[in-house]
Amino acid sequence: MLEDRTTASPTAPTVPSATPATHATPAPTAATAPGSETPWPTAYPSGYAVVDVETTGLSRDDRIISAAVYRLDARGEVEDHWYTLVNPQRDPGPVWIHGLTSDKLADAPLFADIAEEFATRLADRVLVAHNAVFDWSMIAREYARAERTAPVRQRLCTIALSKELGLPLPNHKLESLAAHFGVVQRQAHHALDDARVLAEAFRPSLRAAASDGVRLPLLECRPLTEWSDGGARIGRQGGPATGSSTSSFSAYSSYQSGSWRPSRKRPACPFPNPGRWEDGKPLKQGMRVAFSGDTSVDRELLEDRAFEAGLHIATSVSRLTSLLVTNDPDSGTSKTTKARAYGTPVIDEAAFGQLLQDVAPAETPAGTPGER
DNA sequence: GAAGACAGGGATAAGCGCGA
DNA sequence: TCGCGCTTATCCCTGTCTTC
Repeated sequence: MLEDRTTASPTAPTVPSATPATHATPAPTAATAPGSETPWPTAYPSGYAVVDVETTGLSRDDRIISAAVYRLDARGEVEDHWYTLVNPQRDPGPVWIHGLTSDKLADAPLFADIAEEFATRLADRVLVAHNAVFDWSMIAREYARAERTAPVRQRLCTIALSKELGLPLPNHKLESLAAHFGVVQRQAHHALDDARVLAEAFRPSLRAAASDGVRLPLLECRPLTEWSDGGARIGRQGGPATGSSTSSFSAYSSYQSGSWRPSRKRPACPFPNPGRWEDGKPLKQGMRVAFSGDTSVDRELLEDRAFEAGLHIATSVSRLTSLLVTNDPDSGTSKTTKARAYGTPVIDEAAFGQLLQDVAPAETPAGTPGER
């Protein structure tokens, strides 16, 4: 259904009028898949689900009101697409943006009603979205409300991919990415058209990445239930092996139970800094850990887990920083740049998660077991 | 217009070493 | 002990960027 940007587009998709009914349309089969002669990295995913959702707002308690999915094969060719409205059971939010009024959504299915079909569209594919952390968060929360789990294990943000490719964009808005690849937006902020535009822009991006040998910025997606339970799980296991039950730790642990919490200050780490982390060795309590860039687990929860394990959360990198955690060490952020300058060890989120499971106790002076 | 996340930069505080 | 200078961490504000 996607137009080939190299040709006229008499078959360009018609953005459907808002209708409560969901629909799925198989894509025409390409006689010769363009780019099929290109050697393809074997490590690349076998399929993608390009997703766009419209929501009642941007907050954690906002709801999805429409969703669209373009399923693509390994090389970015469209297999089919799907679109649905969703009744959010509340006011639709910024109608002047998405145009979906309460009347239009009144007869739409609830998210729980479309969760199964949505899951079918997402299953066993990498979720692709523009500013993917936003779409993924919304989707994950909807599934959590429906007491289900979204069948998504990895996501790919097209903003991150365009940065990896070094595309000469004036900014990283979807419209700029579309314009770069000559993709015409017909109805911005309509989930189906935005997903179509993104799918069209993603295909050449994917091919460019494949031909240039660029790694794809894939991030792990964890169900909301795991996000909520993770920090507490570490605490229940005893977390820091010794001396971890300081008053601040206890107060903090009890405070952080539950799924979503407001932002707040974290108590100071009670352990001295044992120095830098060394490859092949465990983390030690008191190590100063800094984070940079997007993470698959909610950043605050990731920091909570580190704190509960007895690590110090640093907001910047210095010579004393024990470790920098980032999924994109080549991102060029101030933290990664400083870490490189200081020779600070850098690991990715997955490796950090492994290390968190076995944090060595702090080396406290004799007779002063980590109490404050 | 609002929300959220991130980064950068300036101001400030704290820690440390050194010398008087 | 005190003052000084340096380094580092932290806080706060601002700007950027995305989304709706």
